Amino acid sequence: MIDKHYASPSYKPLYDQIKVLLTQSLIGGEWGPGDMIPSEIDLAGRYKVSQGTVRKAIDALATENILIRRQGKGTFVATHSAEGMKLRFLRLTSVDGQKELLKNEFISCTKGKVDLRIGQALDLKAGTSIIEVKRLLTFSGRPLIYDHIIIPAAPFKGLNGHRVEENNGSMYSMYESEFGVRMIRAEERLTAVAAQGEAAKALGLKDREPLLSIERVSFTYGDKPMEWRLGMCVTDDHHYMNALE
Amino acid sequence: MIDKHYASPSYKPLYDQIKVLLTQSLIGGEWGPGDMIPSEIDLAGRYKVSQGTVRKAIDALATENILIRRQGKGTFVATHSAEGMKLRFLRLTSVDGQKELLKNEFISCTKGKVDLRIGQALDLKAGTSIIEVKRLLTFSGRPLIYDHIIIPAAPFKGLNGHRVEENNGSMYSMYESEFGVRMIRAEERLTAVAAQGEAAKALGLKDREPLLSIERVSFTYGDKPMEWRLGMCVTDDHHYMNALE
DNA sequence: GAGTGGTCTAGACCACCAA
DNA sequence: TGGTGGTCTAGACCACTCA
Repeated sequence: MIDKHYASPSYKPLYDQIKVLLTQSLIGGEWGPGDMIPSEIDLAGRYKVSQGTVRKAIDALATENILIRRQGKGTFVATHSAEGMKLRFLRLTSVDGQKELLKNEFISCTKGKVDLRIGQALDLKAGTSIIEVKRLLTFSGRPLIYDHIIIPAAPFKGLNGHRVEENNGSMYSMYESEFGVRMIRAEERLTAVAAQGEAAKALGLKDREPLLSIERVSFTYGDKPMEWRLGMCVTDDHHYMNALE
Repeated sequence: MIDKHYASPSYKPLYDQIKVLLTQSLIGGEWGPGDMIPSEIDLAGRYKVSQGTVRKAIDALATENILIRRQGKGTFVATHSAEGMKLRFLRLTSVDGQKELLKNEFISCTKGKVDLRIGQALDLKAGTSIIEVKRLLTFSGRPLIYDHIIIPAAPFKGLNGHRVEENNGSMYSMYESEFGVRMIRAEERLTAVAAQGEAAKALGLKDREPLLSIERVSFTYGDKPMEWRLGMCVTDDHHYMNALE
């Protein structure tokens, strides 16, 4: 039940509590990706608070890109399938500003056990079953990124190479539409490394060429890590763009 | 004058107009870095709007890190001199999470003319006078970043190597305190490159070692570019961390 | 025209801080 | 104790979308 409990030692604003309730409805699947959620007035009625309070909760979720507001239409659950959202986490941009034209070349999809390091990143016990996907992203015919993707097997039961190829490289929208797993944020760690091994070969590079290494962990609702990914990027005519605010 | 002019073709919310007015007071120097600005009630009176509208304008500036709210105290102009703000734009983190312990080794400070490429980035005509600073940042004794910094000479008249050294490497807080120029945001472009020339030498690397190249343009009020910077970073035991939301 | 989000107001009260 | 920001409400009205 909603409770203001001012002056309580564990005081939490009402809108934060509403935010939690909304998030629970998202986790529980009451509203799926792309769905419209009830209007602010309806929600205010449901939770017995004013519209302004619901508004502030929705505002917070909207700035986290979990909900999308559209004036005159309603408020919707964000989805990676929507146009413009497919490359939301891709910061790599060609020098002339292009961000599209990426093509996906599937390499492999295998099952295995997680090792210690990635197990820590994904919060899995060592030895847990995982799925590994390897692929090459090309930009106008030239190899650009060699991706190594690791996800826990359990939530993605039934995923295989065929389905990866079908979805044409958009992993996040596949996670959503086929497994109901929605990624809401990610953390990346970048380093410069020398090309070697599989990656160098797939990218058509000599050994020791510099590569941008991007290690990414993606999180679903509740800040639960669900995907580990290592991208090796050729940055001859692409930049990793980042805005600092 | 404040004007709601609903239904006008160029409708702009009141709080946006207040935000512009606040920004103008910041540019004009009515409130300098670290100063407390008038209370919400005072500002509401000054602009003849309600407190809630002023609030929303301040909220926007606060999320842009231009103002800082402190409950019970007041609202303050953000400053890079404040503790915890000195490394606001530094995304490089040691593998064990450390972010401090950086030491600054001044290399040179010279005057020159801007070239075409950097002139474009800084919105300067080719040939405009500039100041160039080079320095080496070290982390627990090991060279970490070789920085090449370029700023237009005009707004920073009187800047020299001595003053750079005095400020112990905190360029942004020096810009603020000595020249009244406050950086509010920045854009970075990252690539992986092979070490060579001056940078390789300063960092104590052999030729062809991979380096993380970070090109940064920093902007002051009104989105005016005021500093170009190229950092060459050794990422053996440091990562460039980035959160995607 | 009906329904949605977006803006603006006025007022009450709470939490935090300093003197 | 008084001043500051922070929360919450209730209500009016505007802007946008779609049928």
